[in-house]
Amino acid sequence: MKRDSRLSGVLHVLLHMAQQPGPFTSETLAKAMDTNPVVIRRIMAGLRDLGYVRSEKGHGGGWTLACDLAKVTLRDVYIALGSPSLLAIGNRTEAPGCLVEQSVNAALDQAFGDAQALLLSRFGEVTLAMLGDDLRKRLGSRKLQGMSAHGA
Amino acid sequence: MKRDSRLSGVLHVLLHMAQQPGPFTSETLAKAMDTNPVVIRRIMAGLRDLGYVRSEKGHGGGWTLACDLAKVTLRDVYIALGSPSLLAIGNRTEAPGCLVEQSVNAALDQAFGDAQALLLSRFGEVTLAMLGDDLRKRLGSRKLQGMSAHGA
DNA sequence: AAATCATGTAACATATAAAGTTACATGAAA
DNA sequence: TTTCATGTAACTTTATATGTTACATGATTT
Repeated sequence: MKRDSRLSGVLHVLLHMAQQPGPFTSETLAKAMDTNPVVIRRIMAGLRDLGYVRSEKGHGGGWTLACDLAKVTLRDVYIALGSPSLLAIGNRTEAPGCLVEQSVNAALDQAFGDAQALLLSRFGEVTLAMLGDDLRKRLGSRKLQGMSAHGA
Repeated sequence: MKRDSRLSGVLHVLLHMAQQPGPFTSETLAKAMDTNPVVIRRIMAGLRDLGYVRSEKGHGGGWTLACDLAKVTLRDVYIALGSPSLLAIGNRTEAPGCLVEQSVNAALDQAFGDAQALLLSRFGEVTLAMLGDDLRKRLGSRKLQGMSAHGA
């Protein structure tokens, strides 16, 4: 199955935005992400609706951060994306009449639930500000070598 | 993304087989699972290769359990399926040159790794025998009402 | 007011992987 | 030798993320 990378993508965008004042057009961000502007608008829509970012039309428009990075966690961002399913495996059918299926589902659901809860919990422990700090560290050691954020 | 239900499916098959002596043809199992015989053969192939089940051709042939159910865990079955990916979400790109992406990936990978490890650990704690016990309990309470394993 | 710029969004195309299906080869039992 | 059952390749279908095109909406500049 193809893995959903929207969370990774939108975090990437947010971190880029945190490095310098905005606003940023979808086209600019798309270039940095090597993707299409429409994809940017798509993954940002939920964040905008929840007020984490703002978008402006017209000249000088684009995307702007509108939240305290220290107060927004990866969990918040994940939820803004619509809480897409976290697990690649699941039960064959829901609401099975077959007792065998019920036994199997009960066992698997327990494990699935634990894993999902753990993931969400971990996401909740990491703020965008922490990601920014980590990035600054990496940038710091690169700067000594005169390289940019996108340098190879 | 479409969820991979092969683990759920193959466990369902094994539990059905544990309820009565075999052998079972792929067609019989497929009917109980409401799917295609080829799908059964496909998900059983790994188990056969690892010796958990046997398959025989010709008249009176079919699938037979060939392991101690108390010694095979959901983890073993999962591995027999080829250890398909557990998570539906992932990083945008691997081996990114972009430092921003490195920061994002580092944060996410930590959480992903923890969740995968937890899932595998939980799988390792559950044996097929335990699933069978659970099923027998469910069957027991149904029998009092004169219903079969597939009764609605 | 008109031209330009940028988002918003629908519609369609592409890519990937699971699941389902068909066809046929292989081999065992009646 | 016929029948049955697995083994497997090849193809189709389905679902979903991702990519793309087209155009409407609205803000800014001239």
